[in-house]
Amino acid sequence: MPKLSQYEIEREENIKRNSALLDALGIQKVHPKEVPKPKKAVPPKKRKAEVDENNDASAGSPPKIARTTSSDQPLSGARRSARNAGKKVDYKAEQIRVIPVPISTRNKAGNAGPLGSGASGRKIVKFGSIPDIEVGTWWQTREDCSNDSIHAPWVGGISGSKHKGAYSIALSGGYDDDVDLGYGFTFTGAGGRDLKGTKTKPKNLRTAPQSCDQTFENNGNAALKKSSETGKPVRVIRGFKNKSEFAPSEGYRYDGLYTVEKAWMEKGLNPGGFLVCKFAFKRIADQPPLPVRDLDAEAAVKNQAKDGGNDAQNDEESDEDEDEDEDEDDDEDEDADADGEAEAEIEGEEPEEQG
DNA sequence: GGGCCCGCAGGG
DNA sequence: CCCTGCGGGCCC
Repeated sequence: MPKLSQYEIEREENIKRNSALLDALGIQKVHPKEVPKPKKAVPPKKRKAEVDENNDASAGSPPKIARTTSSDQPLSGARRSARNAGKKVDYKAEQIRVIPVPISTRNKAGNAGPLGSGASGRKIVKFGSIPDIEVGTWWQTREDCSNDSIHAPWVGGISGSKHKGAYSIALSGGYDDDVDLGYGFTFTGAGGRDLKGTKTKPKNLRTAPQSCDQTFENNGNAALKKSSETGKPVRVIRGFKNKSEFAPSEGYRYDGLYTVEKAWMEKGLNPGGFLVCKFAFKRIADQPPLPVRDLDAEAAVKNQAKDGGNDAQNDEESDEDEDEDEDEDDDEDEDADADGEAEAEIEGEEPEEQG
C-alpha cells in the first residue's frame, strides 16, 4: 500500500474527528438497507406533467406533498427480481435504479414559472418548507433551484442573515473532510478565501482556495451559528459535486429540513491549516426518505463500460461475490414503499417576510 | 480538463 | 453602491 499523502492523512483525521462528533450528537449513518430505494427512474416528461397537476391541485391545498417514489405508476422495474431470475444482471437498469431519482424534474425548458414563488411572482423568503416544492425536487442548475425559492444564492453555499439565521444551505462538495451521513452531516462554513482574481481582472473570482482563517463574523457562518441557537429549520440541497452516496449524480436536489445541532471551529483541510467554521446538521424526523446511491455498483458500471462492454458481459453475472454483504437486490425491497406518506409538515414558525 | 471570466442574489 | 459566494460556460 502506498503511503498516504499528508493531505490524506489530515483528511482521515478530520473525518474521524467529525464522525465522532456526529456520533456524540446521536447522528448515525442510516444504512442503505434501511432506506427505501427509489423504484426506477421515471421519464422526466411524465414527471413534469405530474408536477403540473400537483401545481394546479395545490390551488386549494396539496393533500399529499412529499412523495418520494412514484407509487402511482406500475413499473416494470418493480419486478426486477423476477426478471433477474433467468437473466443476467442488467447493469444499465441497475444504474438507473441506484441513481437518485429526480422526484420532480424541473428545469429551464419546462418551467411554466417558478412554483416556489408567491402569487406576486416574487421569491419566497422564509424558514422551513416552501409551498408546492416537495422534498426530493430536483433541478439542473443552482439558478433553477433559486427560482423556486429553495436556495436563493446562485453561488453561495449559505443563505440567511446573521440576525435571523440561515434559510438554506448547499451541500456541494468543496470540502473533502465534511462527513455526509445523509440524515446528518458536517458542513464547512464560508469565507477565508481570497477572491482576488487575476491582475487584469482583480476581485473577480467567485471561489478560491483557503488563504486565511474563517470567522463567525462572516454573514453565512453567523447565520448558521444563529440557527444553532434558535433551532429553526434549514433547507438543505445536495449537489452533484458532493461525493457521498446521498448526493445526486447530477444537478441539485432538495433534501428537506435539518437543524443545526452544533457550531465550532477547527483546523480545516487546507495547505495552510487555516481555521474553518464547522456545523453539525441533523435531519428533522418524519420526512420522506433520502434516495441512496450504490456507488460501488456505479463504479462497476463504469468499469464495464471502459472495458469495452461486449465480451465482458458474461462475468457480470458471476461477479456477485463481490460485495454481497449489502443485501442485494434480487429479493424485494418493495416493502419499503409502504411508508411513503410519512410527510413532514414542519414549518418555520412565522412566515417571516422581509424586504 | 483546467483556467479565466461572467451574471446574479443577497446582506450591509 | 459595496462586498461576498461549495456556478457555469467558454476557450484553450
